[in-house]
Amino acid sequence: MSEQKTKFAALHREPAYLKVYRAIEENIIGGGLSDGEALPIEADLCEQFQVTRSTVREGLRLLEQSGLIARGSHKKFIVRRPNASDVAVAASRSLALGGVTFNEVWETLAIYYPQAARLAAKRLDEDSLSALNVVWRSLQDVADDDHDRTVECAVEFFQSLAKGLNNRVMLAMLQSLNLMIGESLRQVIGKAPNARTRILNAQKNILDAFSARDEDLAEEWMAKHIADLKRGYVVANVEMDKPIL
Amino acid sequence: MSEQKTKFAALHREPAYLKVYRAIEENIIGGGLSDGEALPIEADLCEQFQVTRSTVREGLRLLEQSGLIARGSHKKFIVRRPNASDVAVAASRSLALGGVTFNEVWETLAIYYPQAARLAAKRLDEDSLSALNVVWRSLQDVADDDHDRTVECAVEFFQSLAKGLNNRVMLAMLQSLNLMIGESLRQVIGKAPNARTRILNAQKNILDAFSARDEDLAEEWMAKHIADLKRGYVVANVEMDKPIL
DNA sequence: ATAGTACTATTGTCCGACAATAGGATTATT
DNA sequence: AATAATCCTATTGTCGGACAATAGTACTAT
Repeated sequence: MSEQKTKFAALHREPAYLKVYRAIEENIIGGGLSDGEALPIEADLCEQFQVTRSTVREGLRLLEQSGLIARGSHKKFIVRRPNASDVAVAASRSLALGGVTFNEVWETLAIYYPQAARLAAKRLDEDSLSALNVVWRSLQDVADDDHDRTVECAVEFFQSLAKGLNNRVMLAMLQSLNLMIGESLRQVIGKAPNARTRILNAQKNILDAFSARDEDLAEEWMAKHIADLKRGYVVANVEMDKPIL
Repeated sequence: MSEQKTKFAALHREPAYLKVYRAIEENIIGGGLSDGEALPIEADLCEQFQVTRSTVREGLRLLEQSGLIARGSHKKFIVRRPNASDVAVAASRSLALGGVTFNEVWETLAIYYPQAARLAAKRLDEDSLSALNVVWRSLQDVADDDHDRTVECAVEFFQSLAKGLNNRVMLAMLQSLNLMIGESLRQVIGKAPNARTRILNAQKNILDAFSARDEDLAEEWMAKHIADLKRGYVVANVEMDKPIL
């Protein structure tokens, strides 16, 4: 049987636990199970799918990891459509794990954030602006040598900005970048002199530009802020081609 | 015992399958298991972790879904560090699932891609340029009414561009966007007259700008291309506030 | 040497059992 | 009656053992 005329479809014999996963996934996507609703108990799922609990449970683990279900009260699972933050966390984790370098992260910041700042100047509403202000002021109160807190606040500034853009796609991407900013910043902040003051200054100018609705200025200062970030790496003597983790 | 003096840590009693997951994950991250290497067989894992197969298998399902292991030959699992494409696929899937709108996607394209085009004009090497050329020519050969193929080629152009930037962070983000471009384009292409011709034209101009290393021109044409994309939506009478799925 | 065959290692699935425990129902206490 | 202590039960987490299916391997016959 070397030559075969009719080719049959590669009949993918999936394990049953995958079918369980897909079935439930589809149900969630299709809206059969809406957000927040509790999943049927394992026994019922066994009944419905006609498989044993072990199999159902393996399917549940897939759903769990994919973020479509989460633990509600006690042990019950509730349906949960993944949101931008989940996406961001998973993405940045995988990227960091994949060994992306300081340079790759920085380059992306450099071409993305200044434009985001333009949009922010145009779009941020009063609430977002005041939220940013609060974050900025909290950075003001941080001690110069409290590196952890400095990083935290600096990143929080970017987070607030991202949220204020009111766009979930951007939010996911920017948040993902923010997590990586935090990761990389944490590793150099101790070695970069005046880090807090410089960040504080840059963010102040950005904030003012936002308030004034001056897109050009916002872009300009954001670009400077990002550039300064790189300067920090250089000063701290970080090899830009090294992985951030 | 209403008032308690000493508060104990909230001792998170994790299920064992989670511990298995974390242990193996850490081993992979830490480099104990390198990329492509085969995972120990289930029985061995049971032995090492002192749990039963059911438990190990649940942990494996978590690893599977998180993309850290994949099926190698036969049934064995091999370790696999997630790459940019995995990230992109997962991210765009989740976002689409989360109900992001045409507008959110388009806005992101609009502020991101023109800048990416600038970088491309500066950085793309000869191989990438010729790859882009190949993609462009293949779109040339597509029939005007072959919508599926048109979308495929149009997206492929963006994909090649993203790959050529040589930056995994950008790659992940742009790929993610590309998938959503494809998804949204697929839904309007039938209703947008001359879609193929217009895409062909825009991409030609972008390509020429790349070849000429003209960053300004590249940005300009890319911006036009993106703007035209939106025009397509409008012409096709798509409600921009509707989810792309 | 090749083709066919039997064997084996490993995964996928099933079954049945039991421990732990959150949450609800019930009872006791003031 | 309100609160606290207690029991009950539904559900998950884990166990151990069993067997079927099958890819890969060793072996055999021609």
